[in-house]
Amino acid sequence: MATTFFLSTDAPVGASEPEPSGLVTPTPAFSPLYQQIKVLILKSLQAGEWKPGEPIPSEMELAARFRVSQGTVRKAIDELAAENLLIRRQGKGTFVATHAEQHLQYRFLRLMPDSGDVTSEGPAERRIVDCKRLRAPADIARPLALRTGEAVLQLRRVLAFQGTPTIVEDVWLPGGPFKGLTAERLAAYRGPMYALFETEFGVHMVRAEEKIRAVAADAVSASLLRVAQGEPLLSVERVAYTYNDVPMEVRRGLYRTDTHHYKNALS
Amino acid sequence: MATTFFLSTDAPVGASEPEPSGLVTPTPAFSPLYQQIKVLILKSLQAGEWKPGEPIPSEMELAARFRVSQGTVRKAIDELAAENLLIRRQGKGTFVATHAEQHLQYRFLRLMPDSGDVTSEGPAERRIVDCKRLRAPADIARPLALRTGEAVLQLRRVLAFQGTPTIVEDVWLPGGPFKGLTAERLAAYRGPMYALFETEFGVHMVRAEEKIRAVAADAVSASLLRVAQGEPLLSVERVAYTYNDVPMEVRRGLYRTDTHHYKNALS
DNA sequence: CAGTGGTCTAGACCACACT
DNA sequence: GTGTGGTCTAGACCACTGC
Repeated sequence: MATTFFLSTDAPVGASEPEPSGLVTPTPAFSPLYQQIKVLILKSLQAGEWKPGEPIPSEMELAARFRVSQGTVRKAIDELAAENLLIRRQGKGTFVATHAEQHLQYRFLRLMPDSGDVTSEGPAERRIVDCKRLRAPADIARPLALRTGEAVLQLRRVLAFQGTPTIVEDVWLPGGPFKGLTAERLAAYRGPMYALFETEFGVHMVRAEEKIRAVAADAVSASLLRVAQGEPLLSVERVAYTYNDVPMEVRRGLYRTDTHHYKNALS
Repeated sequence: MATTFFLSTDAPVGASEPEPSGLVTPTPAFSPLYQQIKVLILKSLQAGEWKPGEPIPSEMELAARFRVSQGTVRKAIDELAAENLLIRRQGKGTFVATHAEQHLQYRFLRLMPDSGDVTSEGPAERRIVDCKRLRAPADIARPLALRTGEAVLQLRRVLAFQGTPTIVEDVWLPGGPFKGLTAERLAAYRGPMYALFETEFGVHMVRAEEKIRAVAADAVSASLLRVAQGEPLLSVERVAYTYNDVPMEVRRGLYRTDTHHYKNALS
């Protein structure tokens, strides 16, 4: 493998001169070479040419493929690594980021125990409460870039830490990419949900945006989280995106924050 | 100005050879040259050699000063710019970041109106409720790296958007660096509080960490924010740091989130 | 126009991982 | 040892700003 390159960017067969690439800015806006390379790498990632966890070709190989210097692909990779799409490992290679790895396991979960760190309380116990197929209401369809009424999957689950139910969340997924997802498959899977999305559905979540509010517990949430109705809870509304800012998940979580807090770094 | 360099890093007077710098890794851990340059620039920033808003010397000048190539100082500056300590402006120079600028004005305020953006509701109305000098209780002293009982300033203020009081926050500052801060000076100042800290006290906040919880409004907060007692509010505990991770502020804010939300990006 | 940061190249050498 | 990413250099040229 890895010898059959995709076509559109390959140089003409007889090309021999290491001329500074056949990539040229069309006309209006100036775009540096390394940005164009970045887009090409992104396309390969999106097309699944290299899967999460796998190594991408070495800098030298990519430089040869794109007919640019190593420094130029280096800069492209640097940016992709800064965006957490790629991971560089000195002496080994550059790898496609994945949620299946120990270190990046709960990259998007910002709830921390008030004392101690994440590891101190062990893995969360997960319970799938519900999983059904339905027509997307307008407020779910819009952020998923679907039309109202298109098929979506909705699932609800509860996460407990050391026996205390702490998070209840509803997740909405577009029906197409996630066709075949069931409560059973979710329950059977060991590891983060986003890792399952990668391995079973080829969907890698790259980034997300959250809107956070304080709300009063309604009857259902209160009973699931075993708190009094009206108790303050953290409401976390997330939209998660794959490559190229394609939205792939809407999630609304309610967090108990009596023994945990949402941690955020500003800079 | 800008011809008198600081001493410890200047090369010996008679040096003529452009040898690859006099900076050498002491012994145990390997530290690349550009990291050492980064530390030196950081020291100059901390020492106030260049003030917020001012330009730092050009890459060429710094390269000459440190006896390294332009590419090496470039990489150092790149990292500092990525950390929002410096701002690069093509054709103009590299500048020390400041909270006094329009674009970076409310860099640390993540509360957004549910509809529209920050600019749509105009500037917040600010009201200083209280400002007093007191001995630091243990839970304030610790994060400020002070001893319990040392002098701190505490101030409380209310921020209102379009007439609706939305944020009430208590701020604690170390008494030393902020000696002379009064409610009057705060009230008189136009612009963000962190901009005042820079110009009046030479303290530039570089980063911060926040712990977010949902809490019920107590009597005092409820009346200040004009909500019912027990209403859910977002509690935001912030510790803010200057250069070199020196803590300089503890802040506890209570946010109404009925028309606003706390926005966060995950990646 | 000169000066700034930004891009691109080419080559040398270093640190690290595997085998 | 070989191959990977990481550092450092030197020089050329480009894009942007302001005089």
